[in-house]
Order: sequence, then C-alpha cells, then structure tokens
Amino acid sequence: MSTAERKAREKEALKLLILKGAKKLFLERGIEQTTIRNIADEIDYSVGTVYVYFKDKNAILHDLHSIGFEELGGYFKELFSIKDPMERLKKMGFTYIKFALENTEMYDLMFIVKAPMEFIETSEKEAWNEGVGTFGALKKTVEECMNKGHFKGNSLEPLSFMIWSMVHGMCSLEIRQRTKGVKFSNPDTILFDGYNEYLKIIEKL
Amino acid sequence: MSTAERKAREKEALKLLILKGAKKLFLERGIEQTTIRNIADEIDYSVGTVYVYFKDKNAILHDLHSIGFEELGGYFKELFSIKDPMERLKKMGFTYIKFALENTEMYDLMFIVKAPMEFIETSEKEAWNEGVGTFGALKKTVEECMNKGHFKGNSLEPLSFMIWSMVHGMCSLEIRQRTKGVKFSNPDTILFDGYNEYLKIIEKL
DNA sequence: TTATTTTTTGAACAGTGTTCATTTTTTGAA
DNA sequence: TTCAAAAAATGAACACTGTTCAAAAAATAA
Repeated sequence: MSTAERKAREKEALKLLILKGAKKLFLERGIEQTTIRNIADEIDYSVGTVYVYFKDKNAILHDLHSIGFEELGGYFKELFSIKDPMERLKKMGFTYIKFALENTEMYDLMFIVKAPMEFIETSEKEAWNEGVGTFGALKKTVEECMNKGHFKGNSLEPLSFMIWSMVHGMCSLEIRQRTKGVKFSNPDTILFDGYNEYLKIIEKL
Repeated sequence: MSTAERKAREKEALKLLILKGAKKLFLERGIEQTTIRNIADEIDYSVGTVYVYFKDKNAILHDLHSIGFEELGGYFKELFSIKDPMERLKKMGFTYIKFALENTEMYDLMFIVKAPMEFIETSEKEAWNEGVGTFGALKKTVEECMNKGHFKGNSLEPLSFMIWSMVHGMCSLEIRQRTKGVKFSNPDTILFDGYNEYLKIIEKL
C-alpha cells in the first residue's frame, strides 16, 4: 500500500472519530448543548483540527444525520421479508415510531433540525438522498397495497405523504414536548394508541 | 388615575413594545437570527431594559408563542358557526394548514421550537394552556362526530391525537424543509393534496 | 428644592462558531 | 542518517451570543 492510500485512510478514520465523539455528546447532553470545543476535547484534538475535516458545524450535523438514516435502515431491514404489503405497511409505521422513541436525538436531527437541510442547500450536494430513499420505500409499499386492491380512490404520492406525516407528526410532537404539554389520559402510550386508531381505519380500506 | 396605575400601564405597554419588535424581527429574519440586541435596537432601548421586562429569551419566545395561539384563534373563529361537526372537522384541518403556511415562523415557534415549553417547565406556570385549549377544540369536534355515528370503533382521544399529528406532520415537514428535500411531483400543493387523501378516507367513516 | 424611589443603561463576563498564522510532525530524496 | 519540503495539528484571536449588575439618569413626592 502506498503512503497516499494510508493517509487517505487515516483522514477518513479521523473524520469518523470526530463523528463518533459528536454522536456520543449528542446522546449525552443533546445537540444544542454540544459545541465544537466539546467535540474536540472529547477526542483529544484541537478545535482547529475539527475544521480541517469539516467545513462547519452544519457539515458535522449533516454527516451525523446520514448515520441516523443508516440506523433507521437497520430497523427497517426485517420489514422487507414481509410479503403481504398491507402487513408490511402496518409494521413500517410501528417500526418508524419505535426508532423515533428509541433514538430521539437522532430522529430530531434527521427530521426536525434545520442544519442538515441547510448543509445540502449550501453545498453542491444534489438532493436529500436519505429522505428520498426512505420515502421511496414507503411509497413502494403503498403502491403494492393499491395493486392488491387497497386504498381505492386514493392517489399514491399524496396518500404516502399523508401516512408519513401522521407518524412524523406523532413523533415530532412527542420529541418537541407538545404531548407532555397536553397531558393525555395515558401519556406513556399515546403514540401507539394514536397509531392503533390509524391501523383500525386502514384495515377497512 | 393614580401614578401607580399609570406606571403599571406603562410597564405593560413597554412589554408589548418589546414583543412587537421581537415579532417584527422574527418575521423579517427568522427566530434563530434574531438576538436580544437586535430587539433592543429595534425599539430604541438598551439590552438591559429588555431583561427588566423579561426573565430571559425563553420568556419572550413563550409570550410570542401565546400571541401565535391568539392569531390561530382568529383563524378558527369562523369554524364555530359550522353546525355539522363533520363539516367543521374537515374545515378545521384545512384552516390549521392554512395558518401554518401563512405564518410559518409563528407556527414553528408554537409547535416546533423548544423554548416555549422550556419556559413552562422552568417557571411556576401550571401547564401548556394554549395547546390544551386548541387540542380540546379538536377533541370536542371529533366527539360530536362520534355522537352522530361517525368513527365507529375508534377512541376519542387517540383518534383526535392522530388527526392533529397528521396535519402537524405535514406542516412541520414543510416548514423544516423535508418536503423540499423529497421533490414531490407537485411540491406546491402537496400539503393540500395530502390533506385531501385524508378527507377522502374519513368521508367513508 | 431635594431626598428617595424607579427606570434605564452599557460595560463586562463567559460562552459560541470560525479563521488562520504559527508550530509540530511526517515524509522521502540525498 | 540528515534535512528541506509537505502535511497536519494547533490555539490565540475575532466577532458574535445571552445574561448580569453597579452605576447613571429620570421620575416622584415631601
């Protein structure tokens, strides 16, 4: 192996080290409470070094948001073995909520925080591939449902968006403290209770 | 009128002046780009004065979020004249989305930004009255629908939460740039297209 | 007029993201 | 092994943030 190759690998390794340190601090104290200095301290490098490997804070947040989508992919993996599309669609929403509740800080970064989208805007990156791909998986499942005779009279893309919005709405209200504020009869299970109402409805469609 | 009375009125007026200045800047440049110094400059007072009238930035954000709910109340006003609860429920969601799209910065503050809820936590304020009241209006309408024989087999509170989540999900995905990322066939109308799919579904229930 | 109270001020503090001249380390030809 | 050139790492410095609080200014009322 050449020196150039090794250097490239070392550069990649340090980039991952920074991301790993950043993620650790995010989970420990939250995204907003984590500073570049914290991250540099965590991995025993100086602030300057962090800026050698990342253009700015948004770049770190974007890369971390991509890692979040990989983790969501892990949650989704088992879904693809489910042949019945309606069954898969139901489990997909359930899995989505489960991911959000078990990875609140990551979910926040992926779907609520502005930084990752700002990074995409201010860089030559073509699009939000992570979001496009995930929404595509939902759309494909809804399409299979329609091909089997479900959702008569509905349109694929808007219907898929509606379903995504519903699960995202529940998760984001929870994560941004709005369910806590409303004091439900059963606050600990309101997300899944709400999702069950949706299941009852689509079972008829 | 006594001096004390006048002073109390003047204090209230200055508080409102600060909020007015803050709102102006929020709409002009966004919440995150507005600083206490900006607000002080805008109304020709010093930073120190702002802190005499508000405990901290969260307190300003909370009061402004309350103003947002008053404005949402204005949008909702005409709904109460609609006698048919199903008709009212449909229009309510439509109005909610309209408000969010016409007042994105305010909607963000009311339902996404953490600060107003943090203020409630760290003060002797009992609860999120604004949210409780608004959700109560939805729940009441859903209840009337159920009393008229709709939504058979569903539970009031989780169903209402599901409906709220759906419209909030659409609005927050839009406001936090996630619809832009996903490049829909018809991005300009996707919120209302999505909402129409929901309408088609509940028409059968 | 003047002592007291109320209101306003803005410098100061500890923190933030970011930059970049300087130092340290690594490299590979002599 | 030596040592100039290249690469990597550094941290002080800059302009900004929210927040505090002693001091100054203004308003009050005796």
